[in-house]
Amino acid sequence: MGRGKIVIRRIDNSTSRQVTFSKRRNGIFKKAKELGILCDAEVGLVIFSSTGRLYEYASSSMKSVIDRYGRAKEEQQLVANPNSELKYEAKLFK
Amino acid sequence: MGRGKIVIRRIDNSTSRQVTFSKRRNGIFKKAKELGILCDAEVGLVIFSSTGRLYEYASSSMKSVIDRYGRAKEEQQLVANPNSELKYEAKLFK
DNA sequence: ATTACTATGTATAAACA
DNA sequence: TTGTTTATACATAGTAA
Repeated sequence: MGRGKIVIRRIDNSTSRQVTFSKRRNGIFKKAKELGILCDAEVGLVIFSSTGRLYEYASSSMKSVIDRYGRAKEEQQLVANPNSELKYEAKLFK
Repeated sequence: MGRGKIVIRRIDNSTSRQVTFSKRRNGIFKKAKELGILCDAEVGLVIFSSTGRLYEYASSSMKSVIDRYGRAKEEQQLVANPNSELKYEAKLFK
């Protein structure tokens, strides 16, 4: 999206990579905010730059998102493998 | 981006909201992937729809992202409040 | 490291299949 | 509802400051 079409591969030049990172990071954060508002969704976005710096956005709070994520993954586990909800002893004697 | 300009506020009509959610969710996931590749960044994106369904993307793994996030936040704490790295007892007698 | 410009590529709103 | 179409709005690559 710009003066020329680009191929999606790692940008070798570190200055260009940094500039692109800044621009696209702003863009994706904007998109994340819009999605949360327009669609009434809870959104959490974590980005570590190649230099290791953390950037984050959460429509609620990151703690809320991560906690909810953990609970949702547990539920997925239960759906995928219903027996796992039984305690170890219960399974032994099932 | 489309036939008409829109205001960023919750979409009342639930069918429209769902359609917009699908389209924009695809869009933001694509952006997240591109950012990770182009800029050599580690990216984690978690989205809960208004119906509570989880959608996720991580350039590495979500566990890696969340763990790294936790460590980065700890570091931020230490930078913001250097004394907190001292143990409680040490602080008492500082 | 940001910011500005702007031509061009992309995402998507609305409509409809 | 789930996918096309397409006109339009938006994001951004290249560049310079």
